[in-house]
Amino acid sequence: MNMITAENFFLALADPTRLRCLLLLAAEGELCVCEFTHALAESQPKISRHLATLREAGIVSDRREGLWIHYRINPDLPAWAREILSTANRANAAAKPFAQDRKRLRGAPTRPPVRCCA
Amino acid sequence: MNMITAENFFLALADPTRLRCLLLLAAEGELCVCEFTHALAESQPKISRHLATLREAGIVSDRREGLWIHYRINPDLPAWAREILSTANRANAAAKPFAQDRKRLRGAPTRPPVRCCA
DNA sequence: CATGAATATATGACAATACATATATATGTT
DNA sequence: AACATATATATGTATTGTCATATATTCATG
Repeated sequence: MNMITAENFFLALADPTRLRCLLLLAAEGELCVCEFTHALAESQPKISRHLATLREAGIVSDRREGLWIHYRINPDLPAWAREILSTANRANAAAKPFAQDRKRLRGAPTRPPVRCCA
Repeated sequence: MNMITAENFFLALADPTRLRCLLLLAAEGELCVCEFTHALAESQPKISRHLATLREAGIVSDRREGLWIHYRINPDLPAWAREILSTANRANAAAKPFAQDRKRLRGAPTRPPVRCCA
């Protein structure tokens, strides 16, 4: 809601789980909570907590569609912040946790079209 | 020393004091500790501690010159990380704490050439 | 159409840990 | 000795993760 500051922005990126969620979003566009839990192989409450933090910070926005809730990078995020996210994603896509996250996302139940969860 | 990871990088940026130091460095190039303390108007141990954190993370490097120690953004920092720092600096240079930091830096004792400290 | 089960997500409470700050003191250089 | 910088310790505070439970939506069934 309120203008995002550099301080708040970088504070939000300072947690491994949140960073993984954001780079996954930067790479994939839009994901629902259960896709995050599959991709990161973390507990649902943990994912939900961190997504809430990102939402409250104004960095992601959510959209309900039936049972599940899709998160994406907030379209109203200032250009510099979006730029930083995509720079970070481009440069680290092949690196340690992030590549595996995307791989697990693909390997999960039935990913692309319907039935997002198991 | 060891390759910088996205996780460690963003962890280092997550503190207001460290972020101010880094954006000041991104704007000014090289500064000694007492210049930081003037510019940020923070205690010397506080500045020193945060600069040590940044040094240990490999984000800044230091250079001794007589009594004082100059810090700059580590030239060996990966390109993506330097890019993020300058993006953050460009976009936030006019914003709340950062503009004042640069102003105080200018207003300090005798800034540019010799006698870096009071 | 009311009810209840099943699914997806959120949240409250708690314990454990990590972090930042202040004060005091140490180190190293001239 | 004087100056610039670094570090140690203690302490308060914030963040994180987990477990259990709550909310919300859909669907099936009587």
